[in-house]
Amino acid sequence: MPSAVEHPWDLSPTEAVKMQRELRDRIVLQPLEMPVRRIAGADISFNMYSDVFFAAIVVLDYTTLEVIESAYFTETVSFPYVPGLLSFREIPTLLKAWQQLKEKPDVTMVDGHGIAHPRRMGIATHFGLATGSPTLGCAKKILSGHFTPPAQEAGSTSPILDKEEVIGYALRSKARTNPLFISPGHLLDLEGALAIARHCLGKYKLPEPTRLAHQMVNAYRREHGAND
DNA sequence: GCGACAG
DNA sequence: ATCTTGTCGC
Repeated sequence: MPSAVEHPWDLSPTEAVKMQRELRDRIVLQPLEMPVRRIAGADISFNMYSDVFFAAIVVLDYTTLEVIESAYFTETVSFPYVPGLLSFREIPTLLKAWQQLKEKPDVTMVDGHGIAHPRRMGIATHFGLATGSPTLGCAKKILSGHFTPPAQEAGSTSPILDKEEVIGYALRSKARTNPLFISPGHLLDLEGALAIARHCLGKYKLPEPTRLAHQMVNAYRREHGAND
């Protein structure tokens, strides 16, 4: 098992940017070695204007895309939302849910970007480094880089470019919907991330891991901290 | 200097 | 991110 990177999380935004520059050198982008048996979806939910977070990690069978197990955790967070520093706000809670899983997944799809980030340190990449496991990012909006809209047909893609470098793909998961933005996080490469995202598409716009994690974390929030 | 800006 | 049913359009 690859080494998980350990570091303090109680940082100021300025210190967080410095930390990202240090962590960047530890990113490993390579083809997945082993075939995927289980894939997880990771997501955070909270009530508007509240700092009480709810995290969920949902593990699915890669072949059937059916839920095998899920873990949850809730706590109050203090790091502010700053575009580019999302991982410092959401990962601590996600890690506490992750620790409760009986069996870790082979790869995890995180809500947000992987290397399609100004410093290549999106939440999916950071989560991969923190757990020492393969990850990819699936975001609904672009954060950095440029792309030309994919063709209208479902399954079409176009590269997300930062200068000359390809940092991810815009994927039209369904016809007549805005594209999703897929990028590798850690211990995975560009093509592998795209192949996995496509494999996980079902009847909806969002890939099953992300869609189910979002649905289940919202159910968890509503039956627990109903209010704040 | 100005606009953009994941969740 | 979150509040929310039906409704208009491709």
